[in-house]
Amino acid sequence: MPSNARILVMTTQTRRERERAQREQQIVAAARELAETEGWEAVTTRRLAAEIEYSQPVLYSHFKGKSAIMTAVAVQGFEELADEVRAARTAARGTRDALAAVATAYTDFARKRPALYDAMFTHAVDLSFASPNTPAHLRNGFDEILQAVEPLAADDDPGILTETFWASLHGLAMLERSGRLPADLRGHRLDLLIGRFAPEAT
Amino acid sequence: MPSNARILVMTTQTRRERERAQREQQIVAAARELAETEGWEAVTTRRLAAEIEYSQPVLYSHFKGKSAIMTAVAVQGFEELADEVRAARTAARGTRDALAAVATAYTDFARKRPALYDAMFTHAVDLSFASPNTPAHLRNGFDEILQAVEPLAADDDPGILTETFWASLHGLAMLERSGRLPADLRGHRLDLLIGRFAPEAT
DNA sequence: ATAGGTGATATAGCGACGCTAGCATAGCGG
DNA sequence: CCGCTATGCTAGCGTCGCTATATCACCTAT
Repeated sequence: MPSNARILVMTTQTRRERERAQREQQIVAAARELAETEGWEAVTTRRLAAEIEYSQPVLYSHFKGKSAIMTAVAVQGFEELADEVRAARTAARGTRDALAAVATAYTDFARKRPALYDAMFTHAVDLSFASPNTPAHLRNGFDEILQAVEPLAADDDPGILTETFWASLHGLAMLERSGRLPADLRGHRLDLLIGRFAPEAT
Repeated sequence: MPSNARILVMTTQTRRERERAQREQQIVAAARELAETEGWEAVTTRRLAAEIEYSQPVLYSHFKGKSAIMTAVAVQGFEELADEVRAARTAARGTRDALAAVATAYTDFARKRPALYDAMFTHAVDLSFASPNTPAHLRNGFDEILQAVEPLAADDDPGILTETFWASLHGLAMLERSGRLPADLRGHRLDLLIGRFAPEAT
C-alpha cells in the first residue's frame, strides 16, 4: 500500500531527523559547556566528538567546521542575553532605573558567562550584524537596549545613541574581564556611565 | 695580558649582545608586519623563523613562546598609541576639543592598526594592568586620556571617569571593527559620546 | 699554531590540531 | 530476500607550537 508505505517512510524519516536535530543540539551544548568550564582553547573537535560519544567526522555532517559550532553557541548566547536584558528592563520603574537595570544585566551577563560572551563578540566574526539579513535573535538584544535608551535621546538619534551606549557597556565588560580595569570599582563605573546618559534622576 | 683579554672579551660580548638585541627586534618587527598584512592567524613560528632567516628554535632562545612575541608587539603598540593620543591632545585648544581629539586619535589608531590593537587587547591577556607593577608604557596611554577627562570630572573621581570613557572608546573601536556597528555613523557616535562626557562647549 | 672546550644554531621529531578521503555496515525499498 | 543508499568509522594529511639532540663554529689557553 503506497499510503502506508508513505506513512512509514515519513515516520522513520521524522524520527531520524529528530535524532539528528537532538545530536546537533548535543554538539552545541557540549561545546558550550566545555568552553564555560575549561575555556575555548579546550574545545577541540576530538574532545567534542568524545563528549557526544561519536567519532570526529560526524561533526562535519552537522557543521561546516569548528567555527560554525562556535557560531551556533554564540547564537544561543544572543538569545539568552536578550532575555536577561528584557527581564531587567521590564522589572524596572523609571527611565533612569531602566537604563541602569539594562546596563547591569548586560555587564553581569558578560561577567558571569565569559566564554559565551567571547563566542558572541570575540570569535564568531562571521555572524552578520546591522544589515537587513541580520537574524532576529541578534537584533533582539539591541532592541532591548534601544527601549531603555530611547526615552533619554532628546534631540539625538535614538539608534545611534543606543549604539554608543551599547559600545560603552561592551567596552566596560571586555576591559573588566581582562583585568584591565579594577574589579572593585565596577559599580562606580556603571554609575558614572548611567549618570552621563541619564543625567537627571527620572 | 688580562686587561687586553678582558677588553677583547668585552667587545665581542657587547657585539654579540648587540646582534642578539637586533635579532630580537627583527622577530618582533616581523611578527608585527606579518600580522598587519595577513592577520595574526598567518603568524606562525615557522613563518617567523623564515622571515628572519633563522631556524625555528632560535625564537625560543629569545622568547618563552609565541605568546611572548605577541606580547612584545603589544607593548610596542601601547607606546605608539600613547604617542598618538598625546599628540592629538596637546594640539587641541579647549577642554572639549581635547577630549574629542583624544577620542578620535584613539579610535583611529584601533581602526588603522587592527592587528596591533588586537595584540594589545584581544590577545596578550598576560600583560599586567592596573597594578603597581604595571610597566610605564602601559600606563602612559591611560594617563593621556586622564589628562583630557580630568577637567570634565566635576564631582566625579577623575580616574574612574577616565576608565569609563576609555572603555567606551574601546567598545566603539571593537564593535566597529567587527562590523557590528555601521561604519558610516562612526563620527555620529563619537559626537554623541563626547556630548555626554563634555556637555557644554568649552 | 693547535688542541680543548663552550655556546650557539640546525635537524628531526613529538603530540595535538582541524579537516577529509575511503571503507564498512546497517537499514531501507523493491 | 537482495541490492542500494547513506551513515558513521578508521586512518591519514598537512600544519601547528614546542623541544631534545646533534653539529659546528668560535674563543681560550697552551
